[in-house]
Amino acid sequence: MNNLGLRIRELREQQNLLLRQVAAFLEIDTALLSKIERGERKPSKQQLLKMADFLKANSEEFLTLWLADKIETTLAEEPTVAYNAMKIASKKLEP
Amino acid sequence: MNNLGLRIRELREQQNLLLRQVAAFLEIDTALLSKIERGERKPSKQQLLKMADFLKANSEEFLTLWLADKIETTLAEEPTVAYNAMKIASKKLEP
DNA sequence: GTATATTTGACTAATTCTGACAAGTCAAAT
DNA sequence: ATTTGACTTGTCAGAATTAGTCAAATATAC
Repeated sequence: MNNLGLRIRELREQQNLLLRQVAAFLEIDTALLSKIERGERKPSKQQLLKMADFLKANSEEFLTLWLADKIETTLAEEPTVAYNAMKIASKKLEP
Repeated sequence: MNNLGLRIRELREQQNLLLRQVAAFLEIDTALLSKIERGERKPSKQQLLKMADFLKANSEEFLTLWLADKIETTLAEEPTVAYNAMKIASKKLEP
């Protein structure tokens, strides 16, 4: 449910960056970045890509976590049928 | 992407019901039901349950298809990472 | 204790979604 | 050729959801 935010925070702390520094680069409020890291807000795709760049992360990794969060949120709406719905949805995917 | 709508239309036609008849029961516009059947709009949960009732369908089946559609729509946003995102998301589910 | 970093809550702004309505197509009946 | 009935399509306003800011409250480090 917050795969992406946790990863962002991890990378930011590893590089001893402050919220304010990253937020400034993204041109958003520090509070918003804090919320993104804690999963209270979802970054836009643009923000996500800029962040990946700034944190020297793989943008595909970020996109994957971003999508995983979205799916998990969707599944959480109907936990009782989540498993079967996933089976149907995955039919259209190939590895 | 439109598992639910197709199923609704199938059931409705099997029972020789007109859009207008089902729509009247749901108290919505015929145009809206048409869109729901073609996947252009998603029914609310209330509408979904009323429809299952009216069409003598299993409401859990409807809910499953409804959720599957949502997941497919989400996956379609980022097809390239869809498979890996699914893997991450399914980690939190048990059969 | 003070300074700095982060979080929280309340609020506004932006975006997306919903449903109604009017107008449209198409086929069949007349 | 016109009408009728079933369905579809486009547009638009209001509702609802989500994004973002600001100021104040906490937490953390010095």
